[in-house]
Amino acid sequence: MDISDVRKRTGLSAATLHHYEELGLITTTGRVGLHRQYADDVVDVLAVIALCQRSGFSLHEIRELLAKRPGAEWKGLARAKIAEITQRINDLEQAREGITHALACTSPDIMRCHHFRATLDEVYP
Amino acid sequence: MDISDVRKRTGLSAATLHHYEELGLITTTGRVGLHRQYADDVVDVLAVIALCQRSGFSLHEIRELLAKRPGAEWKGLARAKIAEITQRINDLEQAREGITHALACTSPDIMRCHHFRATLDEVYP
DNA sequence: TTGCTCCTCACGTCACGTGAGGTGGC
DNA sequence: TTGCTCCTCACGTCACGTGAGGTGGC
Repeated sequence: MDISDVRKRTGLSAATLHHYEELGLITTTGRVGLHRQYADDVVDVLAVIALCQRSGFSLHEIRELLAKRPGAEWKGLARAKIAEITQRINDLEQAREGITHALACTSPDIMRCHHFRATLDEVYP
Repeated sequence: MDISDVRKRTGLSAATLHHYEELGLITTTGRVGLHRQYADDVVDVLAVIALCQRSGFSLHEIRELLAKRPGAEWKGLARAKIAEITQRINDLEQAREGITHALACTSPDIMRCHHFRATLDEVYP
């Protein structure tokens, strides 16, 4: 696969792919001229990277995870991340509720709305 | 309020508060010696900032939002963000499902698990 | 007087984006 | 031969964190 094929399949930029290669997350099978060539399964690796990034893993953490697979060690990291994800979903739902109310609110200034202020109090009690 | 009071109430670092001040998100009421002093309602502003950050607004966007309030203009931005938040919640739930399954999976290598690969296919179809 | 937290630069980090100038395949 | 995308630096961006060296209130 050429880099343009990978870009089309994933929507990732050349800079992103270069960056992942530099960090050792993906590899090339070689070059044709100066142009990088990739194995077909690079898309699977990129999908794992995307999935893990959404979960809040840093690229360095993802490198560790990929290296530890298929060992048992990464399961500890995974369990910790599930709790983090749940927390972040709760945060997002709280934020969405705050904005939704602010839109529906009839107060001239949201900062004077009791419902909105109640949401703020949850942020910094 | 002293900066240490603000730090205790919010858990934010001095560097963060300096950064917000530099961007014009918060202001001081003056100084005692070199030490910054804050009005009580700075905590409300910081709560709004935290809420908006969780929603995916950049600090520059938040500055615009705070400036436009209580005008009607910010409502357009808010509506767009609600859709984004919903998307990100879906992403997180997908990621959580992927990890949860990977933990429960009996396959020696997750990359060989059909259920996990089905999740990857959703990332880059 | 002794700590303590505060202060101001300045540079580092993370995950890339963005030109600047140049090479190679179709 | 003409474009086109690719290439390699190098520097920029965003939201801070982290010393380094110094000042001021309690």
